[in-house]
Amino acid sequence: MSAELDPVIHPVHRLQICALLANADEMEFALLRDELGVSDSVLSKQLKYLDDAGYLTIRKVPSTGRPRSWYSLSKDGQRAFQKHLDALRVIAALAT
Amino acid sequence: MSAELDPVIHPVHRLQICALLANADEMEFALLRDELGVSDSVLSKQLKYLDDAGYLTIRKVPSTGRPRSWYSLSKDGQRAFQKHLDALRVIAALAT
DNA sequence: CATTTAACTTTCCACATCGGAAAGTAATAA
DNA sequence: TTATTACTTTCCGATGTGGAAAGTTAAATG
Repeated sequence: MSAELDPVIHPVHRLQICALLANADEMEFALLRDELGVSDSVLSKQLKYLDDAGYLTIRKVPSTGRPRSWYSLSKDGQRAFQKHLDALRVIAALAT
Repeated sequence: MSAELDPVIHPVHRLQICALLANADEMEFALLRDELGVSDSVLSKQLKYLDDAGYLTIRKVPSTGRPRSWYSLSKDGQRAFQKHLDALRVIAALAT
């Protein structure tokens, strides 16, 4: 029935990250962290999880101190997220 | 942003159970188990989790051997599931 | 070159959850 | 009393969780 729900995306924080990035193109660490309301370490770990799956593109921009990272969904990430949404729609019988 | 995703409902198997019950009114154990493709013990535990949250109504019907249980969403369960779907729609910007 | 600062990242920890196998329980029938 | 059916609970190892604290890294500054 739902072999399609993506376990990389489904957990709440990662779903939120993907949703934010899908709507925003690019976001930086601090904003993501504040939107999710989690600690640095938690966000970092979830971003790594998504990145390891190949779902992120990270652009580093020079800044005061260490460069800042801007996060966005990679092509794969976008595809996976759309597929996940499709699966949610099927499962939940959500109207498209 | 999404204080609304219900942790009782969100995990995949429980989401599937709720979705099935929301569409079917009433289902029995064996069918739920087969639809989810999980073992008896897994289904039993997830049903208990939902029941403990007050999200289920269980109707026992006499049958060969032990009575069979028919599972459905309680009023609370229906409300919670709808709220969860609303939250998903917001998060994912799913069209309603 | 050493130090500071900013921006993460990793480690550590204790705890929650996961799924499946196996064992247990309950209700009825034979 | 035993068998059958329908779950339920226990056991298990594996995985995931979040947050605090410690570590790393890149660039700027003294």
